[in-house]
Amino acid sequence: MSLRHALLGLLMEGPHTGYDLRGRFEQSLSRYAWHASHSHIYPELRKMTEDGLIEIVDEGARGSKTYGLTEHGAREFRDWMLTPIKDSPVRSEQTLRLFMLSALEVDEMRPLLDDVVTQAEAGIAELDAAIEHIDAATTSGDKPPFARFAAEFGLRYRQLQRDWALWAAGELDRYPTSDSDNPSA
Amino acid sequence: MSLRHALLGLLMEGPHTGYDLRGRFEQSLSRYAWHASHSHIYPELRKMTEDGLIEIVDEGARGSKTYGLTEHGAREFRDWMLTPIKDSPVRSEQTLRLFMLSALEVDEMRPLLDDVVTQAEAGIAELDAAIEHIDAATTSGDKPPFARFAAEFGLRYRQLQRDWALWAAGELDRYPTSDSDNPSA
DNA sequence: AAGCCCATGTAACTGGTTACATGATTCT
DNA sequence: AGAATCATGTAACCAGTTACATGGGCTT
Repeated sequence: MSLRHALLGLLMEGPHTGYDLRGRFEQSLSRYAWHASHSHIYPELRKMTEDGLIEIVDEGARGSKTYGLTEHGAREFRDWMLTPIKDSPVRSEQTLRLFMLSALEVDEMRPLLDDVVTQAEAGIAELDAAIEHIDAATTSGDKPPFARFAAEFGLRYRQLQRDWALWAAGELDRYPTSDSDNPSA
Repeated sequence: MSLRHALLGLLMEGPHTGYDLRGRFEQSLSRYAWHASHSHIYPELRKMTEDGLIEIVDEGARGSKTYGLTEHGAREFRDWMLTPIKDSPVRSEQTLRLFMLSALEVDEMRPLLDDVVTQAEAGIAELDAAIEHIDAATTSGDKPPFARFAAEFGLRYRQLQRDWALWAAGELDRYPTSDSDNPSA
């Protein structure tokens, strides 16, 4: 039921349209925390309305519907957040591949590790820009800038990917490659 | 089709029983890369056999079946590994919660961050022990110790969780809590 | 008026979970 | 004999994807 709780969480800060919520997923949630597509979000919003967790507070142009939390929904969200979970199952195809590296020949691993570094660095650049933007818009107020928290997590994760791949590539260098005893250059 | 490829990857190092494969998931894959339970693994192995990706190479005690890769399966695995993916969707309930922190009151966040630190530190201790074990068993041979690669990734991920939570808690300290203007101590 | 983005939805399918079910072997 | 672990499976259900489908409103 994580999609449901993710939607409740987004609505905690105020009413949003379905389209809006979908955008939130695309921008940040889908990348690091929880992926969802519109064809899953819209039906879920309908079910949540039926279950009394949210309600339509406005209907705008182009058939847009603005959803807001009901009291029940807000309570459900807080209950979920405050209930500890042991170890939640993770699914990341990228990480799975890293774990499966050993099934390749040593020579084939290097380009894959290089790809990880390249992609991670692109992500780092993107997040650096985002963080700069957030920091510039932040006036020292009474609430912390939470978008900054998520961005920081994303940044550190990308750095981890990069650093791990560089470390792994370094480890590979300590072992002979298939043509190291027959250097052609 | 990631479960399928995860199973192929595990079988790349040699034949295994279903029970054995399931154990591999429980130990490491499920925690950091890809979760799967036995009730999903067994039917998938049957389908993969039907599709000619793997085959039963032995049947042992207690009805156990040992599966091995076919040539087709090995090719399929390599194709999958060597085909680049752009950004694969991620799903982690734990990370989702971190992203949803802002929907709580500042005072409620701190215990959650403390939990993250505690759990991450338990994971670090576990992985430290695992790595020591791997290193002790490693004789400088011709192939790198790949279990070490996965363990290193897990370790760094746990450290990231801990460090981020500590950083976030520090950020919270810079903002007034609901009773900071009325200190009871 | 053409093209783009806004905005929502459905249908058929595949992926994955939870609970149920069974029996063999080993250890104490 | 009883408990734990090995070992595999099925059935009903829920979660999520892919492809299809539609139309309103805004900009040039």
